[in-house]
Amino acid sequence: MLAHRLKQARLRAGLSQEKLGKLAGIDPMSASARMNQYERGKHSPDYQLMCRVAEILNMPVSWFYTADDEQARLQEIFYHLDANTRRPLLTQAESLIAANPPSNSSASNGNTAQPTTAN
Amino acid sequence: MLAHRLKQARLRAGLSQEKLGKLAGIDPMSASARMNQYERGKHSPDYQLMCRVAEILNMPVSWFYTADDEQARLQEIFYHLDANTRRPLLTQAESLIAANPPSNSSASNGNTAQPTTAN
DNA sequence: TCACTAAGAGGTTCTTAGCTT
DNA sequence: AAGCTAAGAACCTCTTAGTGA
Repeated sequence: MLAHRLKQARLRAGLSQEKLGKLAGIDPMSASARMNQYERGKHSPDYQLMCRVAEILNMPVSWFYTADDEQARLQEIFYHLDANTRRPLLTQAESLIAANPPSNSSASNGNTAQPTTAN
Repeated sequence: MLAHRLKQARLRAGLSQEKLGKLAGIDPMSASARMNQYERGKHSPDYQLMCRVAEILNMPVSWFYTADDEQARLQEIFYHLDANTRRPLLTQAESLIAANPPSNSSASNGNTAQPTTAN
């Protein structure tokens, strides 16, 4: 996932792998190799570096960790809106979830606070 | 960030560190130590493991990589909405961003596709 | 039972030094 | 110029074994 989003955002910004790496503060000697390794999914960058990359590419960090395209798109939009414009979006989101039953918030495991028989 | 969100979501689900680790497929012998190291920010888990943890805690993975609380909240809500209910939210988002000028999408670096003088 | 930790074993990334397109 | 890679050095995580709340 991260690899794909990285390439997507870098190309949109019109930067080379090496240039992006340098801007993100990577040692210029290894910027090219490292960014290539990340973008091809050979190695994975730590979160701190991704925060700097995200800033440079003007995207929310979490976007790089998002698989679903619709979720990614919403994050991107929200990130680029100013505080006042964000408000109505959040408000609508809150009312939609209130009107729709998420059935149970901590689902998928049969945890109902039983005293844990054995484990 | 990840450390904090992990604790937040785990406590909400009413699971112990060890139990969550086991459910996520970690070797039962080291589940406790590892989850504790992640939650205290001592070490950081790889993305693949976080995907499994996210599923168990019924949250979108990207949520764990989100610093901003409003962004996190929006992601959480969107994730719990069904496809049909997501639609109007995305539509409003798209129209808000269309009405508001993000000034320039790939900002913050002076890149305007010049032939790159030197580097 | 749950949270937490030190420290060595084990596994990953980073750097270097290239080659290819 | 840009993309890409092997392989060892350097670094980080995982496991074990155990303490404290």
